[in-house]
Amino acid sequence: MDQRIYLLNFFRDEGFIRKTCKKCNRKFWTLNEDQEYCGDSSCIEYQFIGKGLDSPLKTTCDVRNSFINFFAKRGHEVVKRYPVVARWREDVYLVGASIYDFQPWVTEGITPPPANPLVISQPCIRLTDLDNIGKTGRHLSSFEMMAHHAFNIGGKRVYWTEETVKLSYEFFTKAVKIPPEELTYIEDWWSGGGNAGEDFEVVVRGLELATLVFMHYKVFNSDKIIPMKNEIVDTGYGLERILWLIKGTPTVYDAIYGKLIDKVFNLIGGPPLNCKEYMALARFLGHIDSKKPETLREATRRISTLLNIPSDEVLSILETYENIYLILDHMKSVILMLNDGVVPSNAAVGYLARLLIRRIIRALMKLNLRISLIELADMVIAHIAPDFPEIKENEEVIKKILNLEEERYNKTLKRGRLTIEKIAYSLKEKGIRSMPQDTLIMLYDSHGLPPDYVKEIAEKYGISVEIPLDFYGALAQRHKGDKETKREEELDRLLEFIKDLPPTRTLYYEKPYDTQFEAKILRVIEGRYVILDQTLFYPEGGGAKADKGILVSDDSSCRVLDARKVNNVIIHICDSCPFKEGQIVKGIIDSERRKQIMRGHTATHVLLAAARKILGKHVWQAGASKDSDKCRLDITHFEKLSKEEIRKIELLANQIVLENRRVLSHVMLRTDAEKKYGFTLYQGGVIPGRYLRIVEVEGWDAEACGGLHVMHTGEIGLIKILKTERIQDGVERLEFSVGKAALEYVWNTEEKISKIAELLRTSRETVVEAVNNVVNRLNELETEAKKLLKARLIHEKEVLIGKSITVSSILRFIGQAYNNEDRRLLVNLASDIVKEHPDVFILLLNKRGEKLEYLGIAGRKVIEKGFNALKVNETILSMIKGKGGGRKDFIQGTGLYSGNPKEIISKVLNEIKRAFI
RNA sequence: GGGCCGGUAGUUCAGACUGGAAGAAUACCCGGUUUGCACCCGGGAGGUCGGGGGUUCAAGUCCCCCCCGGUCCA
Repeated sequence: MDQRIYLLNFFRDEGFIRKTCKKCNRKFWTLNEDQEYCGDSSCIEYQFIGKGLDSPLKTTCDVRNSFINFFAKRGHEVVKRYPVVARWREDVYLVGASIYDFQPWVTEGITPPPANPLVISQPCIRLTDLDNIGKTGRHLSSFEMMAHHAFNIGGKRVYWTEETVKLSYEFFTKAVKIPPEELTYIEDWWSGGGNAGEDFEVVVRGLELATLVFMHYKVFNSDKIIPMKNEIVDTGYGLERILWLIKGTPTVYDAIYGKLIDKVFNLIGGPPLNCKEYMALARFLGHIDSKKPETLREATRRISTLLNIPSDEVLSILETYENIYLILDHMKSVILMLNDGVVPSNAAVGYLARLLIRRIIRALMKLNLRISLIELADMVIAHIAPDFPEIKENEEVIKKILNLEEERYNKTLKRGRLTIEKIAYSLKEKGIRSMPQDTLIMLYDSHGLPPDYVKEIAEKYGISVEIPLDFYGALAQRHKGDKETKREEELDRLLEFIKDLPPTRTLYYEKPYDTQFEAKILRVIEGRYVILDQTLFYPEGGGAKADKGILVSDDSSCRVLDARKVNNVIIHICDSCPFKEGQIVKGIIDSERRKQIMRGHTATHVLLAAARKILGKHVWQAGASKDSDKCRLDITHFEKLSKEEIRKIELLANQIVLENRRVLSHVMLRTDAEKKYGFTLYQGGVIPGRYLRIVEVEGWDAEACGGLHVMHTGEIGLIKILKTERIQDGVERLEFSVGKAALEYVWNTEEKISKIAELLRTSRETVVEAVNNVVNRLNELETEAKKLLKARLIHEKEVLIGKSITVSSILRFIGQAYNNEDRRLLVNLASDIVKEHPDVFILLLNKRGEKLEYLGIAGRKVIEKGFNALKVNETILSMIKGKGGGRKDFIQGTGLYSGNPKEIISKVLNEIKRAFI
């Protein structure tokens, strides 16, 4: 940290004084000589509640416009907001700050910024402080970060500390009209997204309005920092905070949602407190931190004294406000996410959307507010539409998704209710009167049942539930053992051998239709990894499989099985390599295979765009793979594709093929490409670098893609969707074939029908009727067979009973030997007999070649008289070489026996006679 | 991507810990009673225990793999 960076000429010229906060010990700058505290909300109470500013800015739109205009007038280019889903990054799901838009490509200096300096108002989503939302009066899950950025990169100097602070000072005093003596600049340190730097927090009346970061360090392993050449001005002005200060409302939610909050309160019969009371207690909210329960207790105590209301009543009042704020706050975030194409799911960013949706539903339940998510969404959309007009376009899809999620959660809760009831019942049976903590955690973890819901239900059944304060901590503990995902890269060890080699020339981009080339062998590793100076072999990447083929010289050759790109060097994986380094060889690729993969790759783009047209703009590629016979495209979508939808997509895609559109590929600066095509470019995942290779199906689709494509869509031939499946919630997989492979699929299908027709001795035209007949006939026969079997069972039963030998007044014995009978049939037979004749012990033998199976069942009365079938077991096992077991009323076993089974029966009979007479 | 829970009759689920005869309720069919309907009584039918492999004399139950659904976490 460099202390000097805080000492600005600007402060000196304006008469600012540097002081130290009496509470937090941080240094701060102010014009006010008497100021003792830095003014952060943790050091002083809010000073602006009930005392708004006399500012010309009245709405969120006013604040945003004034900010943008202010900086535009001072040389900043206006940049349109980025989506809230950070598709250009692989380290985060959501945009949490304006600088996220430019990390890592711009901040690393890899690609130039879209403008410099620039001004932007970026909606951000942060889910790190969910538990504080609605409680503290200031936490939001989504907010707009207004920012001016200057990138002092590559020798270009825009502006740095002095200008940044001056601009902020002028914005606050001139545009927002904050009296200069109320502005405090606190010296602080900021770090995030792999970068760090000194910063000023701009604080007014206890509220932090902006952070001005001077980013010029890189962060490694989360603690080690090293200076970097680039100096980046990263500012963040909280749009909602500024509006809050201006309005002086009790909470930031009141400032944002205003009348909408009254409207929601009216649905539950009005707010629990009047305006004046609420205003009075609001300043205590700033100190609450859900992670520190004592802060809540303290605030409750003070409010209780202030309003003369018992503490538990205060708590319930606060909870009502909290839930109202939460549903509006969360709904706005969900709408922003869905609007930018998030599909709720059990995985990845979709899960975050689902989490928020479920929190809204829970809050509605707690408020006993019976409105649907659609109704709530309607209200919120109407309120934020002036800020985000594009939402109107997606409104239908957003509502449809919300409705599906609501139905789904209701199902989960209903199912959960049964589970809880069962658990409560079984606990009660065991005489346990309270719910073990493990069970509580299990119910949440495995069944998604929040502890307060469990409490509500279980207590109706007389099981007390205590929710531990650190519930979510205990949960984390349970997940601690989860493995970190790791991937093994076979080729990583080759890095060492190739680090001195130049990048391989990529002939496949230059001449994608060539099939032969000459190249020099640069290196051979372990006799099978071959590196050439140039190659036509396309390495595996972008979901496409690598080319196969051969390398030949005058007197020898080898097969290329696979090709991989490591850094910029392409490694050919061969079966063996007979060549020497320095030798010139000829490479020939399997051109049929290559063409099929090219067709598949272009078809993937065509299909994706078709799916977006048919299903909606929420459809994004979630993965893809292309092989010569079959391709896969995974897309995000909220429900199972219907047959009609699949047909429509297939038809539209083939339409584009028939139109024989041109397929163009060109390399562009990342920022230019983003400007021209938008973020739908990023379908195939993150592609690093300053330049993007754009593949454009003319007038239809443009994506950043490194793959090889055909030059006209007509070359694809038929696109045939083979099947679709749900690979996870919110992700559908389309399996399809193209060109010759599609034809082969059709052939195959035809062949199957022919085969069926042949087997049924009918024609292909009447095959369906024929199958139908066969199935019907089969059912009839099955019924018939069952009848016969039953008749036989009844008959056999009578035969056996007729053969019963009365051993004593309380015991009859039946012994019978069979050949190759079904074991289960015999068990049924025997069990039926003893059910009807409880005085019978029945022994059935079943000969299967060398083996003899046996089973014996004793009736109820026989057992009551002390009979033990296990004794019979011993007798039999002494005669045969085998094993067996069972219970005293049921035995079975098997073994090798070559003698006459009747001998076993008579021996057993004799034993029983001896014991029972 | 990882963890956890689940998949048994048309439906809702027991049975699984500790291997030994596949069950209950409900709906269904037939009969009886009653009859405006319901109820009630008796009987009947309904199952590849998600799939595959393994262990075992014996697997719904134990082990392994896979499929499907749910859920939590990153």
